[in-house]
Amino acid sequence: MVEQGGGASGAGCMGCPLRQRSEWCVLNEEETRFLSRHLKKRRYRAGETIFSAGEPSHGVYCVASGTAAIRKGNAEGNTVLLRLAYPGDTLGYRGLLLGENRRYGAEALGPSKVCFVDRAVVKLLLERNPALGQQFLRRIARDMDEAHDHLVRNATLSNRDKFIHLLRALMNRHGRTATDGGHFMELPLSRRDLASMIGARHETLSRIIGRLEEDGIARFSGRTVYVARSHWLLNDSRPPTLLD
Amino acid sequence: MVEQGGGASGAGCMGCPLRQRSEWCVLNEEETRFLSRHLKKRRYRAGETIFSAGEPSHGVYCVASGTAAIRKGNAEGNTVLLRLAYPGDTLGYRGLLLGENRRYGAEALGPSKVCFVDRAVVKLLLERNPALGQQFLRRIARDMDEAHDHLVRNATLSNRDKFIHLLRALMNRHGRTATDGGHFMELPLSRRDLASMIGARHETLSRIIGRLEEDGIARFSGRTVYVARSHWLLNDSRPPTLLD
DNA sequence: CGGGGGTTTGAGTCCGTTCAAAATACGTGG
DNA sequence: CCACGTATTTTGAACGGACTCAAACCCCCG
Repeated sequence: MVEQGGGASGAGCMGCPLRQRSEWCVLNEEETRFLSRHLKKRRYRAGETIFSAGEPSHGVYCVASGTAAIRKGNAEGNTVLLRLAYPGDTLGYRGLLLGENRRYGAEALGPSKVCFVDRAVVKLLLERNPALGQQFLRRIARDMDEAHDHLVRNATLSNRDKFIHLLRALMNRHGRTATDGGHFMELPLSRRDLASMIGARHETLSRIIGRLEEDGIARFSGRTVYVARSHWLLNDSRPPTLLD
Repeated sequence: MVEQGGGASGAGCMGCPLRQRSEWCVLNEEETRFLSRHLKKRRYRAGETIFSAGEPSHGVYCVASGTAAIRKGNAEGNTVLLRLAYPGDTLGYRGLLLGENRRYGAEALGPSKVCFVDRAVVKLLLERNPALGQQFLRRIARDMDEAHDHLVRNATLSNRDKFIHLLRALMNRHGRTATDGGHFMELPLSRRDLASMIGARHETLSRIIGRLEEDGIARFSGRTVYVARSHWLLNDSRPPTLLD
């Protein structure tokens, strides 16, 4: 019931619990049915690419389940993990708006389901319902703020502090509170990717993690992280910042 | 004729040569007159602040002449120069869209004229002319791309290369071609600000500049820079990238 | 059991920072 | 127009962080 899309079953986006949290929440019943009929839902396996930098923008992608990674490279071939996308997030609206080729790529981090909405469908809905445009405007404005925060952090923080910030952001999404009040989570990313998110080499990140353990800030074992309650709310700026 | 706004003279935005290059170009004659009647134009002296981080968003600002600097700080009080704004650029639409307080500040770098458009006026025009919303959508999408490019550069380039990139971007705006095919410009920023744009200390920038002179890449004298023709198109990624 | 990717660790080097002081440019008032 | 005080810029020396290159390690999968 949650998952369904292009074809067989009847609920479609209507029954999608994500609708409330996504840009599409402003569509009325009829529009939602229209969207439902015209989107294509696809499963992705871990590591599969959803779209790649350089290819033309044929539409937008809406994450239904799982986690997606947004990657962007520079001329020298270096690649950076810009951000993560979660269920409810709509990807690739920029290329569509500007009518340009994709400037970054997206890939599934684990088994995921992602809906594709064709350019024509988006265009039609945008014309029919101006509130949808407003939604995207608000969404992109938020993304913009996040990107700017990210820029400021990168310019002012040490790699260690950047990583702590990243940990906290990830914990907000992927973490659970332990019975003792500490927090733990399963990291959705490899160390390599974690490193690229803070603009450091993976060796450097490895050492940072080592230091964090020495200092008793956190414990790492494979992809599981544990942070003691006492080390959670201190140590960084106040608000438990969101992902970026 | 070019400059005028809230009051006395007649041309207003109608005659503004920037109208073609700004988001407001989609307004028809009547709408432009309306805009013209309701905006407040103000002169700013070098260093004067246009708006500051933390204050409520009462409207947007449109640069009519001069150059404005967008500054953003973090919790620790460090401040970063995010980007520059030039005639035709509209500032502060984000806070307005999201109904939030300003998350960054803007200040005039030299004597400038900036028009203020009240929130109510923007809202009215947005409702009357949906194309205006489209314009802002495209504009913010571009800003987004720039911000992401900036992020990737910061994560992958050395300070030296970041500065070279910045130099080239500034040269595109402020530079002139010399008779010998070289390029020169008057830097619009202090070294301190230049340093903050690439996330480095001003001492570091000073040394980078020194090395650039040693290597014969460029010559610096006060705020004037000269780059020889032979060193212009090489040395960096291909496209003479734009400001960000 | 043998890859192969991801991760850790090590040694050496370079880059960038910090702190401090000198030098230069700049604006103001005399 | 010059003198002075202030802010910016440059330079120096020492330190520390982060990078490179390289090797060892580990874990998962075939």
